[in-house]
Amino acid sequence: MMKKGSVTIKDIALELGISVSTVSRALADNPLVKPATRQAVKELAKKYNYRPNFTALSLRNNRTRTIGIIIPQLVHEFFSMVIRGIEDFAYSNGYNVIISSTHESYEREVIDTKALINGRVDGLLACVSKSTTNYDHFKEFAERNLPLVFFDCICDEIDSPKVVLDDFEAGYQATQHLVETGCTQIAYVGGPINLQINQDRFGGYKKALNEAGLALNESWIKHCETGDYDDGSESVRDMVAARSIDGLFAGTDMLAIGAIKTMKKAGLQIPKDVAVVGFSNWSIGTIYEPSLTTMSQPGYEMGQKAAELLIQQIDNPDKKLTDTFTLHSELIQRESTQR
Amino acid sequence: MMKKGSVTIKDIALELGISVSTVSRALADNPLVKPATRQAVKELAKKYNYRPNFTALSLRNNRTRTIGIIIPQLVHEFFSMVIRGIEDFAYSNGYNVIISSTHESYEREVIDTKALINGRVDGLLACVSKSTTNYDHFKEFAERNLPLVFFDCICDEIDSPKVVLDDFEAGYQATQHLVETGCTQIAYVGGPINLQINQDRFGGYKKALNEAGLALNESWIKHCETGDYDDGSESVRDMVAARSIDGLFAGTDMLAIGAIKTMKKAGLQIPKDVAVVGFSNWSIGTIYEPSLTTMSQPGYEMGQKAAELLIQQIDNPDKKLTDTFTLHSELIQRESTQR
DNA sequence: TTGTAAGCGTTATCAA
DNA sequence: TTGATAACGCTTACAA
Repeated sequence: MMKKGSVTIKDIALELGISVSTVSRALADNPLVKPATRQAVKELAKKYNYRPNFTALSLRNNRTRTIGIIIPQLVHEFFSMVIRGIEDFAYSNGYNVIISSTHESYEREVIDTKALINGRVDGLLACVSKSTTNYDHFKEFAERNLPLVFFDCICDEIDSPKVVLDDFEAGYQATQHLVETGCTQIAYVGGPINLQINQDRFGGYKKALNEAGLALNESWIKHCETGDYDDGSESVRDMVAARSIDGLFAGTDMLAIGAIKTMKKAGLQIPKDVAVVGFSNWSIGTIYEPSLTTMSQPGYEMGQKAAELLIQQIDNPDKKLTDTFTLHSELIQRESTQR
Repeated sequence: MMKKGSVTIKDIALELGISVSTVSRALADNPLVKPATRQAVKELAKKYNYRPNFTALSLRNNRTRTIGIIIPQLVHEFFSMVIRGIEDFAYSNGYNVIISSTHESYEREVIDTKALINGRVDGLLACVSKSTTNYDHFKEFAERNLPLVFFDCICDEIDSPKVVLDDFEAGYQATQHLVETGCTQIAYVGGPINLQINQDRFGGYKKALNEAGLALNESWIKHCETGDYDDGSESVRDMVAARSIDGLFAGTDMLAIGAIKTMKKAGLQIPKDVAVVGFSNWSIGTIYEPSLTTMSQPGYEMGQKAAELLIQQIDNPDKKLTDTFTLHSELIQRESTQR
């Protein structure tokens, strides 16, 4: 039983001895209603704290004014900024938001996505999880002409608008910064290479090495499964033992910090012996010692843009958008590359 | 426009030349339906990927099978675990979840709460924000007999079930551990003292000092506005300058780490000169150097219990629950108190 | 075994 | 200026 105490327009109509349509019109400030009637209705509505039933409204209007978000993680500063950007844009355009966190699980992603196919939301913003390789659930969404926009980790197989970071450029900039810092033996440690974002960051790294005339050394390249702290500290063990590198580009800040911990333990000094650049500009990077040079990720802007594209599509279903919007990253210099 | 491509039972009925009620019954596996009919319906439903309209179902059943969560922050390891606990319990009981993050803003909390009063959710789980002092929005919720359960930061004025941590006990344990470590001049740095949780942690601190026969020194006590890193580093400046303390109980891990940074900068060694205990067991506490002794916060359990109480109330609206469930914290010893 | 019709709460169309 | 009615998609008495 949902709401015992809830008042409907029927109740108000009954008490006032008028019809529900008049009540409805009065509440909508329809100029046709007699001022006295309108006032009486509004007073009673206020007295009873009347609120229009959301479900009935949705059914009537065939729209929920709600957008869904499928996102792999919540405790993640970048995603959190994306969510804020989405929320701010959505709220100021009269939309609500439902967030589903998939915890990077494909199964959860499928369940959550399908749970939103049934008219619960007017459209969907999605960032695919690390473990996703099959996109049928998103295709089903798109096939029903439900507006869908991807952000960050996108699905290329589906023809919908996308908002991404130029990860290639960012990877290139990060590595180039290490080159400029004087590094000549630069390692790469990144997240799951099945993700396009990681392929791009890695691609930028290779391009920068290439341009600088530096050789690519396979033993200095690690693609980790998660991109977290433990992966980071594990990934550089061999390189550290071999004392072979003098620079490191890490695909996430947590990888960077994990790696730094291992290097510090082995007696290496950061940035003197090894300069390190992370990725994402997490706040821990300002707190950690040494503070971490990193690439910014404009999450708020990404969220705003994605929400804008989605709401555009919802409000204008005929004009199909399929563009990809690209945002850019900036280098944030801190101690870990200050020589 | 919500879903152009969406199929309704009407469409199926039309195509099969039968009535909607038969379709509805067939899909519900009603044994009255002739097997052949049932099969035909199911096949067509499958072919068209039919999904029952969520909104229509909600309106019909007067329940949404959705519970709302009002939570101050998302990027917060404790809250994130709470959410997981809630989600797991809710999902396995056939409920969905809507999360509203208030970003510790009272205004946002009011808006978000009121947006859920209108039949969008069958019940609400709430943790009040730091800036909230007026509880009318929650009262309105409760007055409509909408099930409501508070967790962590609760509202005493409202007669609904609550799930809390024994913050008093935890503050006591943390401080006692410092006493046992040999500290005699123990400072307290905590979050906003208008919150009950902080009053309790502070209360536990005072009790432990008292029992140990240690004096309370007003200049060693700071109630911060936010409880974040910057507050932490600011809060201990005077004490550090005076070289007056040898122990610190911080009400959050971020406060602890901010304080440690200031102390380290001033040349103090942790834990040798000052032993530090934090609160919440955030993962940064394992990464930071020195690793941080802290009090655990069983967020997952809290979320599960809160969801359980809420769903109990939803399924059984007559039996009013008003109990408070108390969970307990445990000391996690790490380097910052290892002498 | 199936169909008709009412109802969930709301708004819009038509009549009065 | 107001009221009766249909409709959104679904389920369920009640009838047939």
